[in-house]
Amino acid sequence: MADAVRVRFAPSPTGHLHIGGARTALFNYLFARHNNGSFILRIEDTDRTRSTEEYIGSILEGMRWLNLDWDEGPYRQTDRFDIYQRYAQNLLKEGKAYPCYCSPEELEQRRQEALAQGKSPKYDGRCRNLNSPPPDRKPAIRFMMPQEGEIIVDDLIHGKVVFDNAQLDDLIIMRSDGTPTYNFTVVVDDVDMNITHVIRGDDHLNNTPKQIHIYQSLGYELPSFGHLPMILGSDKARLSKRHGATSVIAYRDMGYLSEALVNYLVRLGWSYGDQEVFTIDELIRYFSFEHIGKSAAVFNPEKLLWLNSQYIMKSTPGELVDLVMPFLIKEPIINEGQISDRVWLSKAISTLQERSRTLVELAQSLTYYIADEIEYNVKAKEKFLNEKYLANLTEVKASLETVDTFVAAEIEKVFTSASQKLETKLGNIAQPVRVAVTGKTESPGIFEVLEILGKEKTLNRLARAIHVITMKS
RNA sequence: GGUCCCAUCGUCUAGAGGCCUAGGACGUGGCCCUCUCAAGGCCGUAACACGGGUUCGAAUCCCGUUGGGACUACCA
Repeated sequence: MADAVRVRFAPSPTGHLHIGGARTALFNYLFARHNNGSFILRIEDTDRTRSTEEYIGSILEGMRWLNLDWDEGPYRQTDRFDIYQRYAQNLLKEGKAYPCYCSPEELEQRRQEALAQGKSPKYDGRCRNLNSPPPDRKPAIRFMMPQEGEIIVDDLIHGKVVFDNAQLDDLIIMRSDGTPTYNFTVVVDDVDMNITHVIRGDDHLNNTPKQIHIYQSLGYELPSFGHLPMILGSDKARLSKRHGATSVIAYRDMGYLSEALVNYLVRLGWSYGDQEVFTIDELIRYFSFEHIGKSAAVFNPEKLLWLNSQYIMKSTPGELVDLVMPFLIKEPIINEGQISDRVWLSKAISTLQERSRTLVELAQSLTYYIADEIEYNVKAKEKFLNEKYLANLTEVKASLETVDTFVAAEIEKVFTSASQKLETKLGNIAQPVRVAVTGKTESPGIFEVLEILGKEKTLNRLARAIHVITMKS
């Protein structure tokens, strides 16, 4: 099993788990599972000023919600400083890295000058062969990049990409405060953790040649690289807060199912013929790099919403009871601890499944089933709770009072005969009743609604509606 | 500025030289169903960025142009 697949997702805890990161994690996960390999989670928190514990927690929460279970970790780079230190000292000893005494301020100034003159803001290598180091400064450590020749990145998605070594900078691998930097820690960790495939965003393609040189200096074999295309906002700019919600947790709170988000994310850049909806097992089975596109994808909330509605329809009412419960409590439509009858709630939910695109919508629609009193939508009330429909409501109420088995089929009979007796279309009876019991002009089939509501609530609401009309006139 | 990546309907994509008068999905328009709203069904709408090659033949291969993106930090 020496060549067992080992991949990793390595987020930086400088923000919540966002859409782009989640997709990178997902592709790593699918690749690992497809190959019976290992999926490793590593927190890249070497930037101590921007990393927070809160974000680490949030990222893990997002990963768990998406069901992207990892096999190892989370490792934290801040726990591994001694390892980087050791590798850096070795490079120093072997003359493959050197101390640099330039201060950040000096460096920044030279950068600006170079930029102003239209030159490349590359480090000039002035500390490469320093004879007399300034005594009072703590140096950073720079990696000695080859200055000529070219290097080829053989990418799983992009194929061979050629870079000119002269273009590469002597990058800092250890800061003057002794902490390591990104391009160094990734390599050390990927070596140390036996990562076989580095699957990450396109934005890292330019870093790859530098990292390859570090691998080679360290004397290690290269992993395979695969650079995923980016996710863009509607204006084709990199996806950010400006485009609306970007954190995975925000989608959970907006009532999306994690399976729907996963399904949506995977289709951003990956395809399997014409198939749009996949189970996670199918994704694992079908996943392959051959079907990953090269171009960036625009995040489209409309399609995500559609997928979510598909998943809500596919779910069983029983599953939805559990999923919608937190939203019912949050609204609040029911009080925490107030245990509703699950069977009854399932039945109510089953009427709403194909009418709810999110769990939030589902919870809100459930209100008129659960609440003691409903609120009338102003327009609905004006249009249907008036003199014109009074006789219809009164007739239906009177007939319903005589129904013993209060089920949809029996209720329908009442409506049909009322329609004949009053010589009016069914709609002229159903709509005012609908407003009377739900407060709105849209709802599931009225017979079903009344059955679920039960005889008592139905009659009470009809009575109230009749009362409202009578008072008005 | 330099380096690198990318380029099919508004959006996600199928397409690996002839199967393409370019297919599917979201959206959107119309119709059907119908107690409302949905769901569902049917029918539309809409794309190979541009210019050169290569080839009997190009959305597919090559070059250039244009456009977009990424990187260019003692961030990751």
